[in-house]
Amino acid sequence: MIGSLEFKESTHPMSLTALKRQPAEQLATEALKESILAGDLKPGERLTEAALADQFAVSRGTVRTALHQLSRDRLVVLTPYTGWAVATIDRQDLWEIYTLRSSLERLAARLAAERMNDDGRARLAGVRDAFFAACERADVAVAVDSDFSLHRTIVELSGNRRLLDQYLMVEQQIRLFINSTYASAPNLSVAIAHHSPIVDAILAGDGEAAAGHSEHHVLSEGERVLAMVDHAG
Amino acid sequence: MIGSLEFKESTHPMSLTALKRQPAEQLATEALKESILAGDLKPGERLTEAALADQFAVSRGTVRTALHQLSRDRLVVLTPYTGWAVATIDRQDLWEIYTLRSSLERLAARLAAERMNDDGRARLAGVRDAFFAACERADVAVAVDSDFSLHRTIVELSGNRRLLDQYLMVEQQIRLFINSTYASAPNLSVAIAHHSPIVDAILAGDGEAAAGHSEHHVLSEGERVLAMVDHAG
DNA sequence: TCATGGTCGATTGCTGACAATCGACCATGA
DNA sequence: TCATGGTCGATTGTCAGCAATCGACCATGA
Repeated sequence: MIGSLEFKESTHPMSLTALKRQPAEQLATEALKESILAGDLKPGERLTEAALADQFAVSRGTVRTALHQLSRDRLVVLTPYTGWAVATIDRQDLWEIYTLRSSLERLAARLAAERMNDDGRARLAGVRDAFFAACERADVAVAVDSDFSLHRTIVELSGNRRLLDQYLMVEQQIRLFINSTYASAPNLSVAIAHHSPIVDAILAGDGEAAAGHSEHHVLSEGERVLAMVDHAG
Repeated sequence: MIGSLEFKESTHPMSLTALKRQPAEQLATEALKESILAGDLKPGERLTEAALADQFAVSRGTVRTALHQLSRDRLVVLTPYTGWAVATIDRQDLWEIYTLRSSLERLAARLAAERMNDDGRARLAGVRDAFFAACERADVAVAVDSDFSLHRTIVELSGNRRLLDQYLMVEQQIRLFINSTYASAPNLSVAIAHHSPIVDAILAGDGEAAAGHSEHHVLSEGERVLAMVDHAG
C-alpha cells in the first residue's frame, strides 16, 4: 500500500493535486482565511504581522504576502504604516454584496442550464437532495453549509472560471458577515420552496427561467438580511 | 521650468492626493500593470523577479508582492519554483470574460439608471459627447479610450464599489487582449448607434431598458471578438 | 484648563542573503 | 539510438534585521 504511492499518478489520477507541494504562503493564506471566516477573528479586530507570524510559525514576510492576498478579497484592510484589521461590513456593504451576488448568480444559473448534461444533472440533484434533507431534519448547521454548497455548485456548473472566482469572493464576505453576527437562522420551512424553482429550471435546461428565479431569490434574501440588520441594529 | 518641479506640491494644492505617501509596493504594482496593459510585455512572456527588481530599482520582495497582487487579477500567472509569466488569453478566456462582463454591465446600467441625478447626468453626458466626437473624427486611439471611459463611468455611477472592483478586473483583461493582438479596430460608424440606447435609457432613469441594452451590447461585442479570433487564428 | 511640541513604543515598509526547487544539459552504458 | 541518472545554473521560497512612519502619552507653559 505504501509502496504504491510511487504509482499514484497512474492508478489514482484524482489525487495528483494532493502531491503538489504547497508553498507556505498559500498555506498561511488559507489558514488565516479560515480563521476569519470561522469567526475566530471578528470584524474590526486588529491583526499584527508579528503575532500572526508567531502563531503560524512562519516568517513575517510570508504572513505579509498572505495578508495582501486577503486584502484583494476585502477580508482584511490595511492602513499604511499603522496596521491590519479584519474587514467590517456595514449596511452599504451588504447592499453591494447582495446586488452583485444576484447578478453573478443570475448569469451562473443561465449558463448552467444551457450547458446542462447528465453528469451535471446527477451532481446538482445530489447536492439539492442533501440540502433539502437537512432542511426537513431542521439541522440548521448542515442546512447552512448545504445552502452554500448548492449555490456554489450551480456557479461551478456554469463552466466560467472567472465567474466562480468572483462569486467566491462574494460568498466569503457573506460568510464573514454571517459567522460574526450569528445572522444565519434561515427560514428552513420555506427554503425548499425557494430553491426548488431554481434547481428545476436548471435541470430542465430553461436558462431564462433559471436566471430569473435565481436573481429574484438572491435579491429577496438580501432584503431579508438588510431588514434584519435594520431591526437588530 | 525644471526647477519648479520642486515646488509642485506647495503651489498646486489640488495635488494634495499626490502627497499621500505611496508605498513602493503599490507604485511597483501600478508600473508593472501599465507595462503589461500597454503591451510592452506580451502574453506568455516570462517575468523574473530579479530582472524586474533591477528595472524598477526596488527589492525583489517588493516586486514579489506586486506580482502576487497582479496574479489575483489574472494578469500574471505563477508556476511554483519555476517562474512568472504574463497571462495568455485563449478562446475560452474570451468567452468567460465577455459573458461575465455582460452580467456586470447589466447590473451597473440598471443601478446607474435608478440612482441617476443631475450631477450624474452631466458627467455621463460629458463622457458620451467626448466618445461620440472622437468617433465622428474617426480618431481611433481616442475613441478606444473614450469607449472604455464611457463604460467605466456607468459602472462608477452604479455606486457599488465591489461591482466596480470586479468590472475593472474584467476591463484589464480586455485591455491586455486588445493591446497584445491589435484587435481593437472597433466599427466607429456604428459605435454611436450601439451606445446611444444605453446612455439614453440611463439618463432617462429607465433601469430595465438600460440593463437590457447594456447586456445585449456587450454580448454582441463579445461575439464580434470571438468571430474575429476564429477568423484570424 | 487647554493648546503645543516632543518623545517613545509599536507596527509596517523594505532590503539583502540563504535555502529549496525546478528544468535543461550531459555523460554513461546497454 | 535511446533510456537513465546526475550535475548545474536559474528562479522562486523563506527568513531575520534595519529603516520609516504613525499614534499615544506626557511635559511644558500660557
